[in-house]
Amino acid sequence: MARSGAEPIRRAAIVKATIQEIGRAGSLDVTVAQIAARAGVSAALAHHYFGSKEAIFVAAFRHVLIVYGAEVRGALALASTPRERLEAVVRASFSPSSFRRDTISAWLNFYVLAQTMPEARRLLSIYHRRLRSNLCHALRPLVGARAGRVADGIGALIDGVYLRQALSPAAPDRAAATALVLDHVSREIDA
Amino acid sequence: MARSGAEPIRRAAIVKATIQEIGRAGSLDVTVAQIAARAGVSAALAHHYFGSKEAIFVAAFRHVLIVYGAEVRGALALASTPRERLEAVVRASFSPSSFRRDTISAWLNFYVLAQTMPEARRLLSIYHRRLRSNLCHALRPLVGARAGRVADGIGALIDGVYLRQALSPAAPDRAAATALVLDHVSREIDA
DNA sequence: AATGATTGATTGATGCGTCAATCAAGAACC
DNA sequence: GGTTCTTGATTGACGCATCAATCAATCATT
Repeated sequence: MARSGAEPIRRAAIVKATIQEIGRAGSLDVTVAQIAARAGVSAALAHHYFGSKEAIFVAAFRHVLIVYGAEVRGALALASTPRERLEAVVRASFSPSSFRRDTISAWLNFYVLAQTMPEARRLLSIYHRRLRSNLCHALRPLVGARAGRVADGIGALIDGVYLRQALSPAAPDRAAATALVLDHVSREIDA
Repeated sequence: MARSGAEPIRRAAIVKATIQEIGRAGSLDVTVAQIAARAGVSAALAHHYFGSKEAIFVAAFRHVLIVYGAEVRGALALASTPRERLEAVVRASFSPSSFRRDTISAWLNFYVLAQTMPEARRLLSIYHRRLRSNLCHALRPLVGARAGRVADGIGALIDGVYLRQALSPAAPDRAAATALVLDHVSREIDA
């Protein structure tokens, strides 16, 4: 079965399998063989398309960021007031496509990966800057010069909720997570 | 007996070396040989005392929790009002003995370990329960029934600050971290 | 036939855990 | 006070398993 144009399908399957496998294992201790098996291909093919295990991880990470970025952009497009923009960013952070068991576990492990792999760190830094920029933009009209500090608090809180969800045996509760962060936001801007 | 009483010294050295080595590597991908070398002993001796690599990790984790627990207890002993107790818990979380580069990195990696190792998960759950209990006890007189939710927010924020510090190339800034969390606390209880 | 897709087999490296052997500091005994 | 016995401390070497990466061969499509 050497269908022409299989490459993008295979790549996508391998990326998806990587996230699922990291989620299942709860760590980066997954073999290329396991990833490939879940994607329905051989380990050799994974190497053929990505070149190395590191590259597979980076591609998976990038995919998570792309999905999240799209979610944020979509939500922001519907917001008109600063307050709505704030809500949009927070809600996007806990959207069904991102706040999922395997993706949450992958996030946590990408934080670890970022400590070792410059490319992973770079990607994570980009995410941080984007988030901070989005939050600051929405916060400036509401809290003025405090925007920077408030954005840092919101960012840390979102990350913390993710971290704790990774440990919890319970299924992710989007509503509760969103409410917790939005409550914090309210208190920061209403005072 | 040869060099009577070497065991506790060796155990402590190996535990300390484990934390440092995890901090250096930024991941759990450290070999027993590396840990042992840093501790100034052979890999075989580490196995002799701990039995397995997993057990070494657990001992290191337990040590981090013990140090942190002592810090909290010490700070709480000096506090008399609920407000002071809150501050004590937060300040202890960012005390110099816990909010250090290698320990922060170890924390992050223990979160990952907890996803795989039941014993690590158990220890982390104990820490979470203790923190929540301490916070709730101090919060109840201040915010009544909201104590539980407020404690969850503070806990997530502390974890988030740790997570972000793990990624930051800058040296840990205790003052800034403490201020950020205490500011959040103020807004939660003053409203 | 040519080209891309795909894989099984292989390899080289790495690391955990084990084991037999050695070392050194006391204890027991004369 | 010296000799021998005992026992914990300590290690080097190695077996065994695992895994990333490579390669040559096969298969399907055009």
